[in-house]
Amino acid sequence: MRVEISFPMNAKPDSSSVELHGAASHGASAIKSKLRRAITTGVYTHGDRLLPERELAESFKTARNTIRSALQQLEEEGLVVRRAGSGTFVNYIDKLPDPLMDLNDSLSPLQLIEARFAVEPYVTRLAAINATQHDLENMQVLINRLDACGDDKDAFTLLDGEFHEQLARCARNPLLLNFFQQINRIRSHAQWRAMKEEILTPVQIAAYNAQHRKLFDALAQRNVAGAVQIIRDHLEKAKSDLVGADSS
Amino acid sequence: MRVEISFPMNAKPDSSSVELHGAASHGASAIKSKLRRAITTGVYTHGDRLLPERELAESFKTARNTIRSALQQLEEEGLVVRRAGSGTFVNYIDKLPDPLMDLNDSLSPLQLIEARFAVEPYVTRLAAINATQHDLENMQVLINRLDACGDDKDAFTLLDGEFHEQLARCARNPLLLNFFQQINRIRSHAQWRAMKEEILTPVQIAAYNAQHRKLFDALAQRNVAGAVQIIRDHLEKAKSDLVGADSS
DNA sequence: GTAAAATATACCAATTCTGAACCAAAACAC
DNA sequence: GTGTTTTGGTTCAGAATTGGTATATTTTAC
Repeated sequence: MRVEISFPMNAKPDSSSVELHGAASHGASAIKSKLRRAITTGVYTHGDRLLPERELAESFKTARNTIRSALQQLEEEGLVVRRAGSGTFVNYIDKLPDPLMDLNDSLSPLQLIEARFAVEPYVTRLAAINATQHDLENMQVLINRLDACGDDKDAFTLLDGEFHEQLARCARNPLLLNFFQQINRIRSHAQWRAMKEEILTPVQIAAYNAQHRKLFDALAQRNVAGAVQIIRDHLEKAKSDLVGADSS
Repeated sequence: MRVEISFPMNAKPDSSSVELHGAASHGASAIKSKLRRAITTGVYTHGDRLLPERELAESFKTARNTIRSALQQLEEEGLVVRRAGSGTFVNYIDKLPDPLMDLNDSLSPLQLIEARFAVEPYVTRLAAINATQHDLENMQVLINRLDACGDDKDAFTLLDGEFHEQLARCARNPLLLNFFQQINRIRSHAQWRAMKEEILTPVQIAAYNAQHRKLFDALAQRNVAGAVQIIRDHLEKAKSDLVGADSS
Protein backbone atom coordinates (compact mmCIF):
# COMPACT_ATOMS: atom_id res chain seq x y z
CA MET A 1 0.00 0.00 0.00
CA ARG A 2 1.30 3.33 -0.96
CA VAL A 3 0.58 5.88 1.64
CA GLU A 4 0.78 9.52 0.89
CA ILE A 5 1.20 12.10 3.48
CA SER A 6 1.27 15.66 2.54
CA PHE A 7 3.88 17.81 3.75
CA PRO A 8 4.46 20.32 5.94
CA MET A 9 6.33 21.73 8.38
CA ASN A 10 4.61 22.62 11.17
CA ALA A 11 4.19 20.83 14.16
CA LYS A 12 3.14 19.84 19.10
CA PRO A 13 3.32 16.86 20.83
CA ASP A 14 4.26 17.71 20.27
CA SER A 15 2.07 18.44 20.46
CA SER A 16 1.50 19.12 21.48
CA SER A 17 1.88 23.47 20.91
CA VAL A 18 1.52 29.64 21.35
CA GLU A 19 3.80 31.18 20.11
CA LEU A 20 5.83 31.12 22.72
CA HIS A 21 6.32 28.99 20.21
CA GLY A 22 6.83 25.90 18.79
CA ALA A 23 9.54 23.64 19.48
CA ALA A 24 11.37 21.66 16.89
CA SER A 25 9.83 23.64 14.13
CA HIS A 26 12.72 23.40 11.76
CA GLY A 27 14.90 20.81 10.33
CA ALA A 28 15.36 17.11 10.32
CA SER A 29 14.25 16.62 13.88
CA ALA A 30 10.90 18.21 13.15
CA ILE A 31 10.38 15.93 10.19
CA LYS A 32 11.46 12.97 12.23
CA SER A 33 8.89 13.86 14.86
CA LYS A 34 6.15 14.24 12.32
CA LEU A 35 6.87 10.94 10.65
CA ARG A 36 7.21 9.17 13.95
CA ARG A 37 3.90 10.51 15.06
CA ALA A 38 2.29 9.41 11.82
CA ILE A 39 3.65 5.94 12.40
CA THR A 40 2.85 5.56 16.06
CA THR A 41 -0.65 6.95 15.68
CA GLY A 42 -1.39 4.46 12.98
CA VAL A 43 -1.50 6.63 9.89
CA TYR A 44 1.07 4.21 8.60
CA THR A 45 0.95 0.63 9.68
CA HIS A 46 3.49 -2.12 9.77
CA GLY A 47 4.73 -2.91 6.32
CA ASP A 48 3.53 0.24 4.63
CA ARG A 49 5.98 1.86 2.32
CA LEU A 50 6.67 5.51 2.79
CA LEU A 51 6.96 7.86 -0.11
CA PRO A 52 10.34 7.83 -1.86
CA GLU A 53 12.85 10.16 -0.30
CA ARG A 54 12.77 12.47 -3.28
CA GLU A 55 9.02 12.85 -3.03
CA LEU A 56 9.10 13.29 0.71
CA ALA A 57 11.66 16.03 0.21
CA GLU A 58 9.38 17.80 -2.21
CA SER A 59 6.41 17.26 0.04
CA PHE A 60 8.16 18.67 3.07
CA LYS A 61 9.71 21.38 0.96
CA THR A 62 13.17 20.47 2.10
CA ALA A 63 16.29 18.87 0.71
CA ARG A 64 16.59 15.17 0.26
CA ASN A 65 19.55 15.07 2.61
CA THR A 66 17.39 16.45 5.37
CA ILE A 67 14.79 13.78 4.77
CA ARG A 68 17.50 11.17 4.79
CA SER A 69 18.79 12.43 8.09
CA ALA A 70 15.33 12.12 9.60
CA LEU A 71 14.78 8.66 8.15
CA GLN A 72 18.17 7.54 9.38
CA GLN A 73 17.21 8.45 12.91
CA LEU A 74 13.90 6.66 12.58
CA GLU A 75 15.77 3.64 11.30
CA GLU A 76 18.05 3.77 14.33
CA GLU A 77 14.97 3.82 16.49
CA GLY A 78 13.85 0.72 14.70
CA LEU A 79 10.70 2.35 13.43
CA VAL A 80 11.44 1.91 9.75
CA VAL A 81 13.52 -0.31 7.51
CA ARG A 82 15.10 0.96 4.33
CA ARG A 83 16.06 -1.11 1.30
CA ALA A 84 17.91 0.34 -1.66
CA GLY A 85 15.92 0.03 -4.83
CA SER A 86 12.84 -0.87 -2.90
CA GLY A 87 11.88 1.82 -0.45
CA THR A 88 11.43 2.73 3.18
CA PHE A 89 9.02 0.53 5.10
CA VAL A 90 7.33 0.97 8.41
CA ASN A 91 8.45 -1.50 11.03
CA TYR A 92 6.23 -0.84 13.97
CA ILE A 93 3.90 -3.25 15.64
CA ASP A 94 1.40 -1.17 17.40
CA LYS A 95 0.71 -2.09 20.93
CA LEU A 96 -1.80 0.01 22.73
CA PRO A 97 -1.82 0.18 26.46
CA ASP A 98 -4.04 -2.51 27.88
CA PRO A 99 -7.24 -0.64 28.53
CA LEU A 100 -7.28 0.87 25.10
CA MET A 101 -6.30 -2.40 23.49
CA ASP A 102 -9.42 -3.99 24.83
CA LEU A 103 -11.50 -1.08 23.79
CA ASN A 104 -10.19 -1.16 20.30
CA ASP A 105 -11.47 -4.65 19.90
CA SER A 106 -14.81 -4.23 21.48
CA LEU A 107 -15.81 -0.83 20.23
CA SER A 108 -18.01 -0.53 17.20
CA PRO A 109 -17.69 2.42 14.86
CA LEU A 110 -21.09 3.64 15.91
CA GLN A 111 -20.09 3.52 19.55
CA LEU A 112 -17.12 5.68 18.80
CA ILE A 113 -19.30 8.26 17.11
CA GLU A 114 -21.60 8.02 20.10
CA ALA A 115 -18.76 8.87 22.44
CA ARG A 116 -17.84 11.80 20.27
CA PHE A 117 -21.43 12.96 20.42
CA ALA A 118 -21.16 12.91 24.16
CA VAL A 119 -17.95 14.85 24.41
CA GLU A 120 -17.44 17.12 21.44
CA PRO A 121 -20.44 19.42 21.70
CA TYR A 122 -19.62 20.42 25.24
CA VAL A 123 -15.96 20.72 24.41
CA THR A 124 -16.91 22.97 21.53
CA ARG A 125 -18.94 25.10 23.87
CA LEU A 126 -15.96 25.52 26.17
CA ALA A 127 -13.68 26.13 23.21
CA ALA A 128 -15.90 28.93 21.91
CA ILE A 129 -15.72 30.54 25.30
CA ASN A 130 -12.08 30.01 26.13
CA ALA A 131 -10.16 29.99 22.86
CA THR A 132 -7.39 32.55 22.76
CA GLN A 133 -6.36 34.45 19.69
CA HIS A 134 -3.39 32.22 19.53
CA ASP A 135 -5.53 29.09 19.57
CA LEU A 136 -7.47 30.47 16.68
CA GLU A 137 -4.32 31.14 14.73
CA ASN A 138 -3.23 27.56 15.24
CA MET A 139 -6.57 26.35 14.09
CA GLN A 140 -6.41 28.57 11.04
CA VAL A 141 -3.13 26.96 10.11
CA LEU A 142 -4.63 23.50 10.45
CA ILE A 143 -7.59 24.47 8.30
CA ASN A 144 -5.35 25.73 5.56
CA ARG A 145 -3.40 22.52 5.67
CA LEU A 146 -6.60 20.52 5.57
CA ASP A 147 -7.69 22.41 2.49
CA ALA A 148 -4.33 21.78 0.93
CA CYS A 149 -4.41 18.04 1.40
CA GLY A 150 -6.83 17.57 -1.45
CA ASP A 151 -7.88 13.97 -1.80
CA ASP A 152 -5.01 12.55 0.20
CA LYS A 153 -6.94 10.42 2.67
CA ASP A 154 -4.10 9.76 5.03
CA ALA A 155 -3.09 13.36 5.29
CA PHE A 156 -6.68 14.34 5.82
CA THR A 157 -7.16 11.79 8.56
CA LEU A 158 -4.08 12.91 10.42
CA LEU A 159 -4.91 16.58 10.14
CA ASP A 160 -8.55 16.03 11.00
CA GLY A 161 -7.44 14.40 14.21
CA GLU A 162 -5.12 17.30 14.93
CA PHE A 163 -7.90 19.75 14.23
CA HIS A 164 -10.26 18.14 16.70
CA GLU A 165 -7.48 17.84 19.23
CA GLN A 166 -6.73 21.51 18.87
CA LEU A 167 -10.41 22.14 19.43
CA ALA A 168 -10.17 20.19 22.66
CA ARG A 169 -7.10 22.16 23.63
CA CYS A 170 -9.08 25.37 23.35
CA ALA A 171 -11.44 24.07 26.01
CA ARG A 172 -8.65 24.40 28.56
CA ASN A 173 -9.50 21.19 30.30
CA PRO A 174 -6.79 18.54 30.50
CA LEU A 175 -9.17 15.72 31.26
CA LEU A 176 -11.37 16.47 28.28
CA LEU A 177 -8.27 16.78 26.16
CA ASN A 178 -7.23 13.38 27.41
CA PHE A 179 -10.58 11.92 26.39
CA PHE A 180 -10.10 13.37 22.97
CA GLN A 181 -6.69 11.93 22.56
CA GLN A 182 -8.07 8.52 23.38
CA ILE A 183 -10.74 8.97 20.77
CA ASN A 184 -8.11 9.96 18.25
CA ARG A 185 -5.95 6.97 18.98
CA ILE A 186 -8.81 4.63 18.44
CA ARG A 187 -9.82 6.46 15.31
CA SER A 188 -6.41 5.90 13.82
CA HIS A 189 -6.50 2.17 14.24
CA ALA A 190 -6.79 -0.67 11.89
CA GLN A 191 -10.47 -1.20 11.53
CA TRP A 192 -11.01 2.51 11.19
CA ARG A 193 -8.42 2.80 8.53
CA ALA A 194 -10.33 0.39 6.37
CA MET A 195 -13.52 2.33 7.00
CA LYS A 196 -11.77 5.52 6.04
CA GLU A 197 -10.85 4.13 2.66
CA GLU A 198 -14.51 3.46 2.01
CA ILE A 199 -15.88 6.74 3.13
CA LEU A 200 -13.39 9.40 2.27
CA THR A 201 -14.04 10.44 -1.26
CA PRO A 202 -12.71 13.79 -2.42
CA VAL A 203 -16.25 15.12 -2.26
CA GLN A 204 -16.62 14.04 1.36
CA ILE A 205 -13.28 15.51 2.29
CA ALA A 206 -14.34 18.81 0.81
CA ALA A 207 -17.62 18.65 2.71
CA TYR A 208 -15.87 17.96 6.00
CA ASN A 209 -13.46 20.78 5.38
CA ALA A 210 -16.29 23.18 4.72
CA GLN A 211 -17.67 22.25 8.12
CA HIS A 212 -14.28 22.74 9.70
CA ARG A 213 -14.14 26.23 8.32
CA LYS A 214 -17.65 27.07 9.46
CA LEU A 215 -16.78 25.83 12.92
CA PHE A 216 -13.69 27.98 12.96
CA ASP A 217 -15.68 31.03 11.94
CA ALA A 218 -18.19 30.42 14.70
CA LEU A 219 -15.40 30.07 17.27
CA ALA A 220 -13.72 33.23 16.05
CA GLN A 221 -16.99 35.10 16.50
CA ARG A 222 -17.57 33.55 19.91
CA ASN A 223 -20.82 32.19 18.59
CA VAL A 224 -21.27 29.46 21.17
CA ALA A 225 -24.64 28.12 20.10
CA GLY A 226 -23.64 28.23 16.45
CA ALA A 227 -20.42 26.37 17.05
CA VAL A 228 -22.16 23.66 19.03
CA GLN A 229 -24.73 23.22 16.29
CA ILE A 230 -22.03 22.92 13.66
CA ILE A 231 -20.15 20.25 15.55
CA ARG A 232 -23.42 18.36 15.96
CA ASP A 233 -24.00 18.57 12.22
CA HIS A 234 -20.42 17.47 11.70
CA LEU A 235 -20.89 14.39 13.85
CA GLU A 236 -24.28 13.70 12.34
CA LYS A 237 -22.70 13.68 8.93
CA ALA A 238 -19.89 11.43 10.08
CA LYS A 239 -22.47 9.09 11.54
CA SER A 240 -24.63 8.92 8.45
CA ASP A 241 -21.59 8.48 6.24
CA LEU A 242 -20.56 5.61 8.45
CA VAL A 243 -23.94 3.94 8.35
CA GLY A 244 -24.08 4.42 4.62
CA ALA A 245 -20.73 2.80 4.09
CA ASP A 246 -21.58 0.03 6.46
CA SER A 247 -24.78 -0.94 4.74
CA SER A 248 -23.42 -0.78 1.23
CA MET B 1 5.36 24.21 10.99
CA ARG B 2 5.31 26.12 13.92
CA VAL B 3 3.63 24.34 16.65
CA GLU B 4 1.60 26.53 18.64
CA ILE B 5 1.18 25.61 22.19
CA SER B 6 -1.68 26.88 24.08
CA PHE B 7 -0.12 27.77 27.26
CA PRO B 8 -2.52 27.48 30.10
CA MET B 9 -3.65 24.01 29.38
CA ASN B 10 -3.80 23.08 32.96
CA ALA B 11 -2.92 26.13 34.86
CA LYS B 12 -5.61 28.39 36.12
CA PRO B 13 -6.85 30.59 33.37
CA ASP B 14 -5.15 33.53 34.93
CA SER B 15 -2.24 35.51 33.75
CA SER B 16 0.00 32.94 32.22
CA SER B 17 -0.95 33.20 28.61
CA VAL B 18 -1.48 36.90 28.73
CA GLU B 19 1.84 37.44 30.31
CA LEU B 20 3.60 35.69 27.54
CA HIS B 21 3.39 38.68 25.33
CA GLY B 22 2.46 41.27 27.80
CA ALA B 23 4.27 44.46 27.24
CA ALA B 24 3.94 45.35 30.86
CA SER B 25 6.95 43.49 32.16
CA HIS B 26 10.21 44.23 30.46
CA GLY B 27 13.55 42.89 31.27
CA ALA B 28 15.64 39.80 31.12
CA SER B 29 14.44 38.45 34.43
CA ALA B 30 10.82 38.68 33.36
CA ILE B 31 11.55 36.83 30.14
CA LYS B 32 13.56 34.28 32.04
CA SER B 33 10.59 33.64 34.32
CA LYS B 34 8.25 33.21 31.41
CA LEU B 35 10.50 30.79 29.63
CA ARG B 36 11.20 28.86 32.77
CA ARG B 37 7.53 28.58 33.49
CA ALA B 38 6.88 27.45 29.95
CA ILE B 39 9.44 24.73 30.40
CA THR B 40 8.44 23.51 33.82
CA THR B 41 4.76 23.47 32.94
CA GLY B 42 5.42 21.42 29.89
CA VAL B 43 4.81 23.83 27.05
CA TYR B 44 8.25 22.75 25.99
CA THR B 45 9.33 19.26 26.73
CA HIS B 46 12.72 17.71 27.11
CA GLY B 47 14.71 17.91 23.93
CA ASP B 48 12.58 20.52 22.25
CA ARG B 49 14.41 23.26 20.53
CA LEU B 50 13.46 26.79 21.42
CA LEU B 51 13.10 29.40 18.75
CA PRO B 52 16.36 30.99 17.64
CA GLU B 53 17.44 33.91 19.75
CA ARG B 54 16.75 36.36 16.98
CA GLU B 55 13.18 35.15 16.65
CA LEU B 56 12.60 35.07 20.36
CA ALA B 57 13.79 38.66 20.48
CA GLU B 58 11.28 39.62 17.85
CA SER B 59 8.56 37.64 19.50
CA PHE B 60 9.14 39.26 22.85
CA LYS B 61 9.67 42.61 21.22
CA THR B 62 13.03 43.02 22.84
CA ALA B 63 16.67 42.99 21.88
CA ARG B 64 18.63 39.85 21.27
CA ASN B 65 21.01 40.75 24.07
CA THR B 66 18.17 40.64 26.53
CA ILE B 67 17.07 37.25 25.32
CA ARG B 68 20.61 36.00 25.55
CA SER B 69 20.86 37.23 29.10
CA ALA B 70 17.69 35.33 30.01
CA LEU B 71 18.84 32.20 28.25
CA GLN B 72 22.20 32.36 29.91
CA GLN B 73 20.57 32.31 33.31
CA LEU B 74 18.37 29.42 32.30
CA GLU B 75 21.45 27.61 31.11
CA GLU B 76 23.11 28.20 34.45
CA GLU B 77 20.07 26.73 36.11
CA GLY B 78 20.52 23.71 33.90
CA LEU B 79 17.14 24.10 32.30
CA VAL B 80 18.42 24.52 28.77
CA VAL B 81 21.47 23.60 26.75
CA ARG B 82 22.79 25.80 23.98
CA ARG B 83 24.82 24.70 21.00
CA ALA B 84 26.29 27.14 18.52
CA GLY B 85 24.99 26.55 15.05
CA SER B 86 22.30 24.27 16.33
CA GLY B 87 20.04 25.95 18.81
CA THR B 88 18.85 26.12 22.38
CA PHE B 89 17.34 22.93 23.70
CA VAL B 90 15.20 22.21 26.69
CA ASN B 91 16.89 20.04 29.25
CA TYR B 92 14.19 19.28 31.69
CA ILE B 93 13.30 15.81 32.76
CA ASP B 94 10.40 15.44 35.02
CA LYS B 95 8.22 12.59 35.85
CA LEU B 96 5.67 11.92 33.24
CA PRO B 97 4.96 8.21 33.09
CA ASP B 98 1.49 7.89 34.50
CA PRO B 99 -0.73 10.07 32.38
CA LEU B 100 -3.52 9.94 34.90
CA MET B 101 -1.26 10.89 37.74
CA ASP B 102 -0.30 13.82 35.66
CA LEU B 103 -3.89 14.79 35.28
CA ASN B 104 -4.53 14.41 38.93
CA ASP B 105 -2.01 17.10 39.65
CA SER B 106 -3.11 19.55 37.07
CA LEU B 107 -6.86 19.21 37.18
CA SER B 108 -8.86 21.65 39.19
CA PRO B 109 -12.07 20.53 40.88
CA LEU B 110 -14.06 22.75 38.59
CA GLN B 111 -12.43 21.23 35.55
CA LEU B 112 -13.48 17.82 36.73
CA ILE B 113 -17.06 18.94 37.08
CA GLU B 114 -16.77 20.47 33.66
CA ALA B 115 -15.72 17.15 32.21
CA ARG B 116 -18.64 15.47 33.91
CA PHE B 117 -20.95 18.07 32.40
CA ALA B 118 -19.61 17.11 29.03
CA VAL B 119 -20.04 13.39 29.42
CA GLU B 120 -22.77 12.53 31.87
CA PRO B 121 -25.82 14.08 30.22
CA TYR B 122 -25.27 12.18 27.01
CA VAL B 123 -24.42 9.03 28.89
CA THR B 124 -27.65 9.40 30.80
CA ARG B 125 -29.52 9.76 27.56
CA LEU B 126 -28.03 6.52 26.28
CA ALA B 127 -28.66 4.85 29.59
CA ALA B 128 -32.31 5.78 29.53
CA ILE B 129 -32.59 4.22 26.12
CA ASN B 130 -30.46 1.13 26.61
CA ALA B 131 -30.73 0.13 30.24
CA THR B 132 -31.88 -3.43 30.70
CA GLN B 133 -34.05 -4.66 33.49
CA HIS B 134 -30.99 -6.21 35.01
CA ASP B 135 -29.18 -2.86 34.96
CA LEU B 136 -32.06 -1.25 36.73
CA GLU B 137 -32.05 -3.90 39.40
CA ASN B 138 -28.38 -3.33 40.03
CA MET B 139 -29.01 0.35 40.26
CA GLN B 140 -31.84 -0.19 42.66
CA VAL B 141 -29.54 -2.09 44.94
CA LEU B 142 -26.99 0.69 44.85
CA ILE B 143 -29.62 3.26 45.69
CA ASN B 144 -30.72 1.28 48.68
CA ARG B 145 -27.17 1.02 49.87
CA LEU B 146 -26.69 4.75 49.33
CA ASP B 147 -29.74 5.45 51.44
CA ALA B 148 -28.41 3.15 54.09
CA CYS B 149 -25.04 4.80 54.38
CA GLY B 150 -26.47 7.71 56.30
CA ASP B 151 -23.83 10.30 57.05
CA ASP B 152 -20.85 8.07 56.40
CA LYS B 153 -18.98 10.23 53.96
CA ASP B 154 -16.54 7.61 52.78
CA ALA B 155 -19.21 5.05 52.16
CA PHE B 156 -21.28 7.59 50.31
CA THR B 157 -18.39 8.68 48.13
CA LEU B 158 -17.59 5.13 47.17
CA LEU B 159 -21.17 4.19 46.43
CA ASP B 160 -21.81 7.42 44.58
CA GLY B 161 -18.94 6.55 42.29
CA GLU B 162 -20.34 3.09 41.76
CA PHE B 163 -23.76 4.49 41.03
CA HIS B 164 -22.46 6.78 38.33
CA GLU B 165 -20.36 4.01 36.92
CA GLN B 166 -23.37 1.77 36.78
CA LEU B 167 -25.14 4.57 34.96
CA ALA B 168 -22.34 4.59 32.43
CA ARG B 169 -22.58 0.84 32.11
CA CYS B 170 -26.20 1.19 31.10
CA ALA B 171 -25.15 3.30 28.16
CA ARG B 172 -23.60 0.19 26.61
CA ASN B 173 -20.58 2.01 25.34
CA PRO B 174 -17.20 0.77 26.52
CA LEU B 175 -15.38 3.96 25.62
CA LEU B 176 -17.78 6.14 27.55
CA LEU B 177 -17.58 3.73 30.44
CA ASN B 178 -13.83 4.05 30.28
CA PHE B 179 -14.10 7.83 30.46
CA PHE B 180 -16.24 7.47 33.52
CA GLN B 181 -13.84 5.19 35.23
CA GLN B 182 -11.13 7.74 34.71
CA ILE B 183 -13.32 10.41 36.23
CA ASN B 184 -13.98 8.15 39.18
CA ARG B 185 -10.33 7.41 39.65
CA ILE B 186 -9.53 11.07 39.86
CA ARG B 187 -12.46 11.66 42.16
CA SER B 188 -11.10 9.12 44.56
CA HIS B 189 -7.75 10.81 44.87
CA ALA B 190 -6.52 12.61 47.85
CA GLN B 191 -7.31 16.17 47.06
CA TRP B 192 -10.87 15.28 46.20
CA ARG B 193 -11.38 13.31 49.31
CA ALA B 194 -10.43 16.37 51.29
CA MET B 195 -12.91 18.37 49.31
CA LYS B 196 -15.62 15.87 50.08
CA GLU B 197 -15.02 16.32 53.76
CA GLU B 198 -15.87 19.96 53.37
CA ILE B 199 -18.95 19.54 51.29
CA LEU B 200 -20.65 16.40 52.44
CA THR B 201 -22.91 17.20 55.30
CA PRO B 202 -25.68 14.74 56.13
CA VAL B 203 -28.14 17.17 54.58
CA GLN B 204 -26.20 17.24 51.34
CA ILE B 205 -25.94 13.50 51.25
CA ALA B 206 -29.68 13.23 51.62
CA ALA B 207 -30.18 15.76 48.83
CA TYR B 208 -27.86 13.87 46.49
CA ASN B 209 -29.59 10.64 47.27
CA ALA B 210 -32.95 12.15 46.47
CA GLN B 211 -31.60 13.08 43.07
CA HIS B 212 -30.22 9.59 42.59
CA ARG B 213 -33.65 8.17 43.21
CA LYS B 214 -35.35 10.60 40.87
CA LEU B 215 -32.83 9.71 38.23
CA PHE B 216 -33.49 6.04 38.73
CA ASP B 217 -37.22 6.57 38.39
CA ALA B 218 -36.76 8.49 35.17
CA LEU B 219 -34.59 5.72 33.77
CA ALA B 220 -37.07 3.06 34.78
CA GLN B 221 -39.79 4.95 32.95
CA ARG B 222 -37.57 5.51 29.90
CA ASN B 223 -38.07 9.20 30.38
CA VAL B 224 -35.05 10.34 28.40
CA ALA B 225 -35.49 14.09 28.62
CA GLY B 226 -36.36 13.90 32.29
CA ALA B 227 -33.33 11.81 33.13
CA VAL B 228 -31.03 14.16 31.30
CA GLN B 229 -32.49 17.13 33.12
CA ILE B 230 -32.04 15.44 36.47
CA ILE B 231 -28.39 14.64 35.85
CA ARG B 232 -27.86 18.26 34.82
CA ASP B 233 -29.43 19.42 38.05
CA HIS B 234 -27.30 16.92 39.90
CA LEU B 235 -24.11 18.26 38.38
CA GLU B 236 -25.23 21.82 38.81
CA LYS B 237 -25.72 21.15 42.48
CA ALA B 238 -22.35 19.49 42.78
CA LYS B 239 -20.78 22.48 41.07
CA SER B 240 -22.43 25.07 43.27
CA ASP B 241 -21.61 23.07 46.38
CA LEU B 242 -18.02 23.02 45.24
CA VAL B 243 -17.87 26.72 44.55
CA GLY B 244 -19.54 27.37 47.87
CA ALA B 245 -17.01 25.27 49.71
CA ASP B 246 -14.20 26.86 47.81
CA SER B 247 -15.16 30.40 48.71
CA SER B 248 -15.87 29.77 52.33
C1' DG C 1 24.32 63.40 36.83
C1' DT C 2 25.73 58.67 37.13
C1' DA C 3 25.48 53.82 36.73
C1' DA C 4 23.05 50.01 35.30
C1' DA C 5 20.23 48.00 32.01
C1' DA C 6 18.49 47.58 27.44
C1' DT C 7 19.07 48.38 22.53
C1' DA C 8 21.23 48.26 18.05
C1' DT C 9 24.66 46.61 15.01
C1' DA C 10 28.40 44.04 13.17
C1' DC C 11 31.11 40.13 12.78
C1' DC C 12 32.77 35.25 14.09
C1' DA C 13 32.47 30.12 14.58
C1' DA C 14 29.89 25.90 14.79
C1' DT C 15 26.30 23.43 12.79
C1' DT C 16 22.90 22.34 9.64
C1' DC C 17 20.63 22.55 5.21
C1' DT C 18 20.79 22.73 0.26
C1' DG C 19 21.43 21.26 -4.30
C1' DA C 20 23.65 18.41 -7.27
C1' DA C 21 25.91 14.58 -9.07
C1' DC C 22 26.82 9.82 -9.21
C1' DC C 23 26.53 4.83 -7.56
C1' DA C 24 24.27 0.29 -6.42
C1' DA C 25 20.36 -2.49 -5.61
C1' DA C 26 15.78 -3.67 -6.60
C1' DA C 27 11.66 -3.50 -9.39
C1' DC C 28 9.63 -3.13 -13.81
C1' DA C 29 8.64 -3.54 -18.99
C1' DC C 30 9.48 -6.10 -22.91
C1' DG D 1 17.09 -12.65 -20.18
C1' DT D 2 17.85 -7.53 -21.30
C1' DG D 3 17.50 -2.82 -20.67
C1' DT D 4 15.11 0.90 -18.36
C1' DT D 5 13.26 3.03 -14.39
C1' DT D 6 12.87 3.66 -9.65
C1' DT D 7 14.85 3.85 -5.14
C1' DG D 8 18.02 4.10 -1.38
C1' DG D 9 23.32 5.09 -0.51
C1' DT D 10 27.16 8.31 -0.76
C1' DT D 11 29.75 12.36 -1.27
C1' DC D 12 30.77 17.28 -1.63
C1' DA D 13 30.97 22.32 -1.87
C1' DG D 14 28.51 26.28 -0.84
C1' DA D 15 24.65 28.70 1.30
C1' DA D 16 21.90 29.55 5.28
C1' DT D 17 21.07 29.29 10.11
C1' DT D 18 22.35 29.82 14.90
C1' DG D 19 24.72 30.64 19.17
C1' DG D 20 29.01 33.42 20.66
C1' DT D 21 31.39 37.81 21.07
C1' DA D 22 32.39 42.65 20.90
C1' DT D 23 31.31 47.59 20.67
C1' DA D 24 28.77 51.71 20.78
C1' DT D 25 24.49 54.14 21.69
C1' DT D 26 20.17 54.91 24.02
C1' DT D 27 17.07 54.40 27.73
C1' DT D 28 15.96 53.67 32.47
C1' DA D 29 16.48 53.93 37.47
C1' DC D 30 18.24 56.21 41.46
